Amino acid sequence: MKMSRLFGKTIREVPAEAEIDSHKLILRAGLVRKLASGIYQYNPLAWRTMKKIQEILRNEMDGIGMQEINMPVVQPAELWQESGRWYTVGSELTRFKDRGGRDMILAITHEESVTELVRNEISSYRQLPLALYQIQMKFRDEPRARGGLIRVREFYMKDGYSFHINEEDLDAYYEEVTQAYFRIFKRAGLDVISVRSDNGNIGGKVSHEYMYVTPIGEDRLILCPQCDYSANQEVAESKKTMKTDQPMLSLEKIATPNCKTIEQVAKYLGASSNQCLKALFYVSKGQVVMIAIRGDLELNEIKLKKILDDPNIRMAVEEEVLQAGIVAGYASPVHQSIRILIDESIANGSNWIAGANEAGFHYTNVNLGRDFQGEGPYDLELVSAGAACPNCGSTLREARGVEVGNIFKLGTKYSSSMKATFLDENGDSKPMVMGCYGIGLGRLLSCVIEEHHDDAGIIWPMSVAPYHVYLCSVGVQPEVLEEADRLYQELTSAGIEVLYDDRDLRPGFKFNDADLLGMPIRLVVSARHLANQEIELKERHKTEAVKVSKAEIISTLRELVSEGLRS
RNA sequence: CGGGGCGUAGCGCAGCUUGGUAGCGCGUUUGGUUCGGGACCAAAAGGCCGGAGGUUCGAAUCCUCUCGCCCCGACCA
Repeated sequence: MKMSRLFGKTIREVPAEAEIDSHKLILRAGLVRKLASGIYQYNPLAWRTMKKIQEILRNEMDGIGMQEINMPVVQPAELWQESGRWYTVGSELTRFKDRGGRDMILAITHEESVTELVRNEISSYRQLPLALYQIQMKFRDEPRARGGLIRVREFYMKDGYSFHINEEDLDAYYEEVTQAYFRIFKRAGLDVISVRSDNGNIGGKVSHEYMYVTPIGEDRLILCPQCDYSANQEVAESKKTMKTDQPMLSLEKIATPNCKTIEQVAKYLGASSNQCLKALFYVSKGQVVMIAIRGDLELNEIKLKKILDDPNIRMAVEEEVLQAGIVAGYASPVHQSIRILIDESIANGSNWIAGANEAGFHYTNVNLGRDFQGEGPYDLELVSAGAACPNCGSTLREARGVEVGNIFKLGTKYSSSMKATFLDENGDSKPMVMGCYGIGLGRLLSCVIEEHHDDAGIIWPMSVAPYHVYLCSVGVQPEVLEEADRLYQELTSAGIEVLYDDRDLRPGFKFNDADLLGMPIRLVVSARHLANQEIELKERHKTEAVKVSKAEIISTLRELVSEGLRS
């Protein structure tokens, strides 16, 4: 490709809207342009990278027996009413009516349509397992797009779906997909970790997210430095320290004037916050619920939602707490009549400090069973750095990550509601057991840049570089220009992907663009080296250039390209 | 949806406090000189100042409303 004809210009100044490096670079390099918040147009260079990512995805998906299909973005509402998600998904699902007044949606994902497709084609266990995938548009009307391509509203996703006769078969395939996913990210040049994750409203039981660990990530991860435990904070667990061997002391009421927070009480009584009992109030289904958790811990609302089976919980406002007969700041589960959930952290301890439900007073030596009761114990803790690993007890650490892929064991959520059944070998009708597997392409591209760049620009891994080689000439001597033209033809005929900077520009301009655009190999033709029948070659990730004789340039490039593709 | 910020030429910004009819740098076009890390000289094109109302003799500037965009949070298959 000749750069004089390439669509998409580089810009020197950083657009004001960009904060993170990959966002700045995709704009400066002219890879994409924004059409609206979270909606981007891809220019030729970026689209070539997208196609290379697609090649990797197709290769790996085909390799584990998935078949590529294509499903529509615009879908009738009935499918989504059938699965129930028409009613449970919020305004990120775009709804509209077609000219006939029929309710339609823009697909946020394709479980419904793939289930509809499969239920009409598959009827026997002999036809299973089956795995299908597509690379298709999704539109999610996110409340807030951010970070360039990191979080957008319209995006391409590779989404795969598998159908099995039972859980065991799904489990085995899930493992195959896991391995394929690690290969995909490695081939694209991105190191990722897999973490346990929440299923959100997609349903199912087990799921994992593939995380690119980076400070710009939106997700908080809980990682064990000793064993392989890793989880999204949304679902992370911890090992609770036990101290159950202490004898129960007798309950005492103590004056604690102006001690409304855990910190104030602990300080006033010379205790630490983990000896205190924290009471939190939420409203679920119109009712105030108290959650009792150790004073130094935070509550995980996602866990609470699941236990209460209510996605619409919210913290109670002070008025609601007062109406429930609770003294704000001095509340505790002792002698309380409202619904109480107990966290594991307090089930394992004894002789707590807790509110006396009377302004200005606390109890000491409060004990579960003797002084209060509640439902549970449940795991309600929002695990953070410093907690103990649930597997090995080591101190957990926190990191941030961008979710570049995820896999779910859906089970029979969609096959049951949408009646995707098959006849087993006994002639019994059963719902298919499903899994689903997604990777966002634009986000992956963005993360690759985030990982591979320097101050001057992008440093593409060979596997997803728009072109392997950037070629330019320096100087205006006719023989230099002719040699550059000739070399471009020669390399192109040899099947090497070359971006040829044939523009009539000064060298500094070309070199800066070469660094910004980030092709893995830069070739420079100049009078200086041409005199010795040599071409200058510089790898983008190295600081030094080398001279290569004209005769060996093709074999050298072939070697570098294949080496780059292997690593 | 809460909090903060921003909409002025393709991009980055100044002008707004204290109203007087729009400017700078880069980029673009033309001509010339240059040519190994974003050159120089000369000339030129390009903006109903996001939109709508209002105040005023007069609004980019003041007031009201609205739309869009970014950041933090909430939310997030």
